[in-house]
Order: sequence, then C-alpha cells, then structure tokens
Amino acid sequence: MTEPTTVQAALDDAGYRRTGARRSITDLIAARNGAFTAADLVADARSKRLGVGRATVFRTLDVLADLHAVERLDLPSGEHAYVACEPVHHHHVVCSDCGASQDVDDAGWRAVVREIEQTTGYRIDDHRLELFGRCPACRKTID
Amino acid sequence: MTEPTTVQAALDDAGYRRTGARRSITDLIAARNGAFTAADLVADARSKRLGVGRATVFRTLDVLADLHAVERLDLPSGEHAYVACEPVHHHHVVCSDCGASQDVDDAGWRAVVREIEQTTGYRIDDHRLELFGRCPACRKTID
DNA sequence: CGCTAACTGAGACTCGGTATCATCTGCCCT
DNA sequence: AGGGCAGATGATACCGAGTCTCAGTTAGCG
Repeated sequence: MTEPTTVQAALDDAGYRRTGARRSITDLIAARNGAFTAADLVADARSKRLGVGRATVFRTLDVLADLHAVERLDLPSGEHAYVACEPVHHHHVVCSDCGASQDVDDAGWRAVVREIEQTTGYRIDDHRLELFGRCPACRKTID
Repeated sequence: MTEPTTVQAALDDAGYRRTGARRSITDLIAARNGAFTAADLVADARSKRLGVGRATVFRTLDVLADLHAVERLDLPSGEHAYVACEPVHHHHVVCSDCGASQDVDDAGWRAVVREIEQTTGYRIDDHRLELFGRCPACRKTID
C-alpha cells in the first residue's frame, strides 16, 4: 500500500504539509485495524526507529481528530483511544477482546434523540455514543 | 438537610463506615446539582476547610461509582465528571452551559442496540451514552 | 473500655497530554 | 535551481488527574 491512505489523504486535502513524520504516523494508523491509543503509536514509532517524537504523535492525532479522519473515543476503562474512520458523523462498535471496530449507521438513533429532546426539554447538540462488545470472530473462540 | 442524602445512604447500606470525611464528601455532592469533577470537590473541600484529603475524595468517588450512586461520565472536552444518580442503569443529558443533568429513560434505545447487534454481528455488552445540550432554563437566556 | 480493621491525609509517584523553543524542511516564488 | 519563510518537528520541561504507600487515626464491635 504505497498510495496515500485515506487518513493521509485527509491531511493532504486539508492543505497540510506532506512531511516524513506525518507519513510515518498515518502509515502506523493504517497498519492497525481497530482502536489504538496514542501510547500505542508512540511505542510503534519507537520500536520501528522512525524517529517520530511523542509530541508529534499527539499533534498529528489532534489534527486528524479535527479533520474527523480519526475518532477519539473513551474505552470503558477510562482510557482514550482512536479509530481511523470516514469523515462523516457516525458511531462505532469496538470489540473488547481484539479492539476491532466497525462503523454503525443510524439504526433508529436519530428518532431516539428527538424523543429525548421532547421528554426532557433539552436541546441536544452533542452526544457521545460508544458501544463495546465482542466481534463475530472473537465470539467464535470459546475462551 | 441533616438527614442522610441518597448518596450517603448508599454508603451506609453497603456497610461502609460513617466517617467524617465521607460525610463531608456526600454533603458536597448533594450541595451541587449537576455534573462536577473530582477537582471541583477537592476545591470545595479545600475552600470550606473541611480537611479532606485529595486521595480520600478520589477513593470515595470510586466507591460511589462502584455502588452506582454516582455515574462517571466523559465531557466532550475529554474531562471526567460525575453526577449523583439513582443506582439503576440509565443515561444522562448534561447541560453544556450550567452543568445541570437529567436522567433519561429508555426512549427506544434498547431497540436500537438490538438493531445494531443484528446488523454488525457484535454482541454488545457495554455502552457509553452521554448527551449534551442546553437545558430549558439556559435556553431561555438568549446569550 | 479496648482492640482491630477500616479509614484517613500527606506526599511521592505515574502517566497522558500540553507548552516551549531552537532547529529543520516542505514548498512557493522568482 | 535555489532562497526564504511559515509550518512542522523533536527534546525536554511542565502540568494536572489519578494512584500508591504508609504511618497515624477512628468507628464501632465485643
């Protein structure tokens, strides 16, 4: 996969410079499939001797989150993690075993929000919805 | 309000000792109406000269969260906050202006989760659902 | 009253994330 | 092509939330 990843493309499109460090980071993200933490990337970069600084990892993740090229999410443990994803609003199911993640479409969710607005009188303008469970693959392995 | 608060009662019922520090903390929680951070409580305790240590605040919040007497939630800013609440599973709408919080019942949510399980094949066993918006009172004030 | 396990506060520590700053490097302009 | 500069970088210091440790205190039972 030498052509730009979706994540890298998001950076390009937004007019950010194509630098070595960013390239390394987007590659690392592409190489992972599922949720990962900032610390994971730092460790990856370190073990591969990419010479990418900690600060840069955080900065890049920040930029990517702004561009909605990655989604920041909170694991049940309280840790912060990220998932690469399409830059449209949606949600994720994250496998609590292997960390794999899948996008979730509306599924009637909008209606629920509207319902809640009605009953509470609140005007809801932001929400956090994260689902955790076991993916089909992990469910097969009886542990 | 000198009778035990709901929060205090949860501690009592679970067989924890009625100590001064815990009393102070549950009072502080009762005095707040809405979401608060651990740091808020520490600051409250400090300014009221209650002589309650930082560690104790965290420990007590931890216990209360275990008992589901308070709910731990993540603000959009990434901060961790807490809300006092009934010890049954439910969700919250939090006002992004004043921090007031209100419980939310099912509202069709279970059906959505089931729907998502169907379409993704994941077996969902945990989720995080937090709603942020402006409460009726804050909506009235045109800022 | 006295004992003991539960609890406490102080402070050291860890760790995720941010700020600073001198240096470096894409990239545009000519 | 190459000069210049804003944007990007890495090292390092820093910050603040949360945890751990430990010696001293205290609730509450007998």
